Amino acid sequence: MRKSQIPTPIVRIRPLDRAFFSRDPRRVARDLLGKVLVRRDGNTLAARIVEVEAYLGQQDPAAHAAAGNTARTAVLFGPPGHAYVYFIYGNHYCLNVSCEPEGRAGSVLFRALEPLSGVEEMAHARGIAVNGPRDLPRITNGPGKLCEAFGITRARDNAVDLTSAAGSLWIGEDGYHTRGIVATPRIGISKAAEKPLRYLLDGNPFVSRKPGPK
DNA sequence: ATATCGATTATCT
DNA sequence: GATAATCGATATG
Repeated sequence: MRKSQIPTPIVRIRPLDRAFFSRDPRRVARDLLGKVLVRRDGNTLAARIVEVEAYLGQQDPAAHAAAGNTARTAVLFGPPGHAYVYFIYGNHYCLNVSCEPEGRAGSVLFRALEPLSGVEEMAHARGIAVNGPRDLPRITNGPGKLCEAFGITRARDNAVDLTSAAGSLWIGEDGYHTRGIVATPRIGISKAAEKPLRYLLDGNPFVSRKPGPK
């Protein structure tokens, strides 16, 4: 016997296809807002993408790809829709998805997520206590934080195909429609720091930082 | 509320 | 040898 007459909503999440990522990273970045990052292993973790940055490949001084196709950046030059995971400041991992056709090295950095399911597991992975809703954003409101919440490391996830729901980490869409998108300069870079290539959902409380004053 | 700083290592010059 | 697509802690207004 069900407790409620209201049926449990079945939210079907289907993976994005490779063509989605085989485009200019600025287009991919905007279109990724509102999509869902999914981790399936023992648990299922899911979180909505609310903030990203575009990196424009070899010609973008702020991009890792500016150093060329090296052991570190090879995934960026490979086929679209794959995870580029790098380690930074001796402490944190960050997640990108490769964009554009093979040979071009554009990518999108994941900067903040809104947790949808597996909140307990994410908070545990982060080593933080969640009491009220006030604490939720701190689980995934930064590129290093979201990787920690999802257990993303270079050893485990670099180069994996993010278009395959058969894998443990992938990107899907659930029919969610975004309202407003804001563009600002990218965070934490010293080169090409003025370009407005950071995109976020307007007013979303799960972003890493509110947009600057005008 | 904003500012500054230390941690800690892969990668590049 | 210097730097880095960060974070959390501490200090101060």
